[in-house]
Amino acid sequence: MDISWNNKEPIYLQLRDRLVELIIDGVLNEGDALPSVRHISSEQRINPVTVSKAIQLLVDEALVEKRRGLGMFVLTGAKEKLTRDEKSKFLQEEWPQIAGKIERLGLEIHELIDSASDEPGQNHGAD
Amino acid sequence: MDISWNNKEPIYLQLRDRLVELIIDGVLNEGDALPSVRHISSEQRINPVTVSKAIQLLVDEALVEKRRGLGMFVLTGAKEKLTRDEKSKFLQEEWPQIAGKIERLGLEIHELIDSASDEPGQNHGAD
Amino acid sequence: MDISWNNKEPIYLQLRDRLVELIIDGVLNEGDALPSVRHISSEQRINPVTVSKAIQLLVDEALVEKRRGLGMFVLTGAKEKLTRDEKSKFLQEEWPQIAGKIERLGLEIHELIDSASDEPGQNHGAD
Amino acid sequence: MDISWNNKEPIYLQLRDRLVELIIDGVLNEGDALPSVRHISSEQRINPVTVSKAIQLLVDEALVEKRRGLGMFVLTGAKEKLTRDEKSKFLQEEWPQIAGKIERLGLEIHELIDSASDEPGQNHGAD
DNA sequence: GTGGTCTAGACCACT
DNA sequence: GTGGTCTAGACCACA
Repeated sequence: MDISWNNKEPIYLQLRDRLVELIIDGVLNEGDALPSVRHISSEQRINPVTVSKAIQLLVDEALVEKRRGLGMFVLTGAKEKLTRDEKSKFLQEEWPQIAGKIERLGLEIHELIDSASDEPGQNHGAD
Repeated sequence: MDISWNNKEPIYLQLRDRLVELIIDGVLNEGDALPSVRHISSEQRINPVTVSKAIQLLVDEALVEKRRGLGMFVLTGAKEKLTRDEKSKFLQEEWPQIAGKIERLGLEIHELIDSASDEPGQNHGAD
Repeated sequence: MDISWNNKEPIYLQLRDRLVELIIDGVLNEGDALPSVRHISSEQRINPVTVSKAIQLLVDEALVEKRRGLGMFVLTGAKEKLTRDEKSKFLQEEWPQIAGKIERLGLEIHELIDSASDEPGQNHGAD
Repeated sequence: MDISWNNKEPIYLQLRDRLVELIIDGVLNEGDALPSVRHISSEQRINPVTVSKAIQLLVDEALVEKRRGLGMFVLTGAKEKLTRDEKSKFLQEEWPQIAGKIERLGLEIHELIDSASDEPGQNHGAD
């Protein structure tokens, strides 16, 4: 998990999204322990409070649970729940605006496909 | 230009985007005067300073020029510049991440098309 | 008199400076008539009021006089007065700041001389 | 940093210039945090918004970066960039006009030197 | 009429 | 603690 942050979105939200991706992609499987706050904090050089805030979001979404003294664990069903929720959230909230923008700019499908295939694997971060 | 604002993004950025759309769509042609700060301010019920901030962004992007004592005017070439820049910016910065998300969520093209066609015409604003 | 205006300084001040230069350089001699407000206005495509404002400054400085029905005329002694006044004004108000800036930037005399000799004759206007 | 302001130029531009001088003079080194907006604001008795405006200019010039929640920091290379840019900007834009004026007024070098040495050390501000 | 600057004060999000 | 946004209202310079 190598991350560079953009300055537009709060770090804790960006981190939350990264963790979600790890779950969806199966890097973090259900039942696995999340890296500790301290670990993420030092590895990413961000404030522990910020890390906690991100993880707390996952707890609130019932994707992760705290086991006292052991750490945070991915809940059973998290992956399925995630793909379902993220999917409908994306289709309802984000995609309509994106589609509108694509239309306004007069972008053709082949342009989108070409551009997407240029994508160098994981394209995280960078403003 | 009837606008409702969302609470996530600063008003002046949203307003900047609206003005850009007006130029791209040809409502504001090159050489035209922008509506005056005071006019937009009273029409949209937002502070003049906020309006100025939005317009200043367009000046910084070399899309609009100030003629002292007269107002702000759309520069020649603004429309072309805009469609070109916004297009490449979208393809390079935004689309790769969107494409990645679509892939990760396992979304099919027909789902996207269906969702996009639900879009109620102009979908501006609303928090 | 071919002029392009910058946006930092008011046009009427820039125009006043141009007229002063014309007098110092002897293009406008003492006793000569200034171009009419209407003439300058149409030639430079600026508002007549703006032109009047510039000329009024010259009147206030006792460099120019109005002869009713005839126009504005350069007064006797204007050139001498100008070189004297502009000189001391420059030395007292402008030069100290310029000298300070030159020092701070660590500019050498030969750099200044080289740059100045590049100057393409009259370097008016352009922001 | 004790400052008195002149009334001709906007405060935020004057403040921007002060900060630039602090960087060039090495008072603010690369990597250092700028004094906080609130700090400058209360110390100089000017509105926080005005201070932000000045600092934002430095951000736009890529001299300073924001670290969210932490403050504004001088970027690596800022000092070099500054001396280079300010120097060439001065030589290309300002000096030619100044040189022209010196020539037109028939000023001698010794007059300039005498006048400059009258300058009372730091000649900031004062209307 | 036009835009620009500044203030005072409130509120918000982030670390 | 940090910066950012917004408002309301005043004042100024310019054309």
